[in-house]
Amino acid sequence: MRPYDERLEHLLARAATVFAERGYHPTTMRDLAAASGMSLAGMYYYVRGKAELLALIQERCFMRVLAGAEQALRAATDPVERLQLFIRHHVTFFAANLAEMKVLSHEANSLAGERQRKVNAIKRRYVDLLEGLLRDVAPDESRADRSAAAYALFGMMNWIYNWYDPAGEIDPDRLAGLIARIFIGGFAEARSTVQGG
Amino acid sequence: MRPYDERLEHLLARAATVFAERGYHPTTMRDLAAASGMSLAGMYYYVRGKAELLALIQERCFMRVLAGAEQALRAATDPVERLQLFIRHHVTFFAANLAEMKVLSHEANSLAGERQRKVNAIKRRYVDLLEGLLRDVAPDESRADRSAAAYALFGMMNWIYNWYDPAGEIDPDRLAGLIARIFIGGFAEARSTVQGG
DNA sequence: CATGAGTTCGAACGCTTGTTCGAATTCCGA
DNA sequence: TCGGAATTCGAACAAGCGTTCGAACTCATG
Repeated sequence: MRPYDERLEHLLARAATVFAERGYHPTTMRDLAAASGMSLAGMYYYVRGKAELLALIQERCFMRVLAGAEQALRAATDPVERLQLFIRHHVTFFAANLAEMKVLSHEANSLAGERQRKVNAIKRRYVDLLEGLLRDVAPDESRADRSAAAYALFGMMNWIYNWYDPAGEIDPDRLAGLIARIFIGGFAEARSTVQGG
Repeated sequence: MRPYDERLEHLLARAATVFAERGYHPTTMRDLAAASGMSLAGMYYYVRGKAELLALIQERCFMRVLAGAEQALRAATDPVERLQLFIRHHVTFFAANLAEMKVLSHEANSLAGERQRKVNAIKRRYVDLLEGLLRDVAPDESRADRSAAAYALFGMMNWIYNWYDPAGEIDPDRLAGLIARIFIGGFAEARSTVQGG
């Protein structure tokens, strides 16, 4: 990896943690300079500005979740099992990338124009993926209910950044299992035998 | 109601909708002046500053949810029924007060110092209330799992502001029923076989 | 009409913000 | 060792921010 790319990566990673801690808007470019070890002006050699920093963080992270989910789903064909895999992947990825995922969840409306549109396009694909899984799991359910259920599930999973403590007594796998149990038990109920994995 | 109180109420209501639409930090006092019909300086006759505006919105709204929940719970003694009442109240209140509740959920960390502490104290009471209900519903569950489940439920319910459209085809009551079904079906019932306890 | 408390607001202040720019420095192949 | 490209950064800028202040206005009451 070229030194240039390494430094950009470093900047993005530091920026993600600062955005996560302090929020995108209150964070100043001077904060990011201090956190990344660069000078204020130096960052502009790597990035067009503050908004591009946020956009890059969100796009890259979201693409990784999407790709990771698609790959995880290849491990099964049974609908309930696939839904379980989706949940497990999302939750463990969230826990393993807390800063980026918090920025993705909490700053979903902090971008504007073309940048916002680009991230929303990835989000659309990701939501569609889940809604497809729900269709296979609960085909009798109305479209509106399935859609609402999808957002309810995202709510359970994305709310994590508000309370989850990685150093606490509940590990990501267990949390994923709990959420999967709640959702599948309550929504996909009595359609297939469920087992934690 | 005295004209003074009426105007303060008006200011708080308008501020809540602007904070909800644009976010607390990007919103300027000039935005709030325009939205409330007051002059920039005029608002300072009613409020100490921007932070106090947010604090008042959050405190008042949170106290109303808490009181409303406590009252709603008086209608039943059966644990599962009480949990259902809690969920129904939270969701319908959320839908009926979208702006304030979005500000409460999304700007939970936008206050500092004493103001933050004051709101967090109400939140503590509200979370305790739900955890108590979960204790009655699932006494075998570990404390950590119950706590995580409580936050999962809050996630489903509070995430609403990210997607719920009051003009859409799903009404608040139906949404409350769906969320209650998911959570109660997955957490409170089917206590028997599933691993992870 | 005169009074004074209650209320409004134009104008300004001091500060912080994101961004820019050109000079200085570092890097590296020849 | 040299020279040009890549990289760094101190310093400054214009714009926008929250807040303040005192003068002006409103209006019920004497």
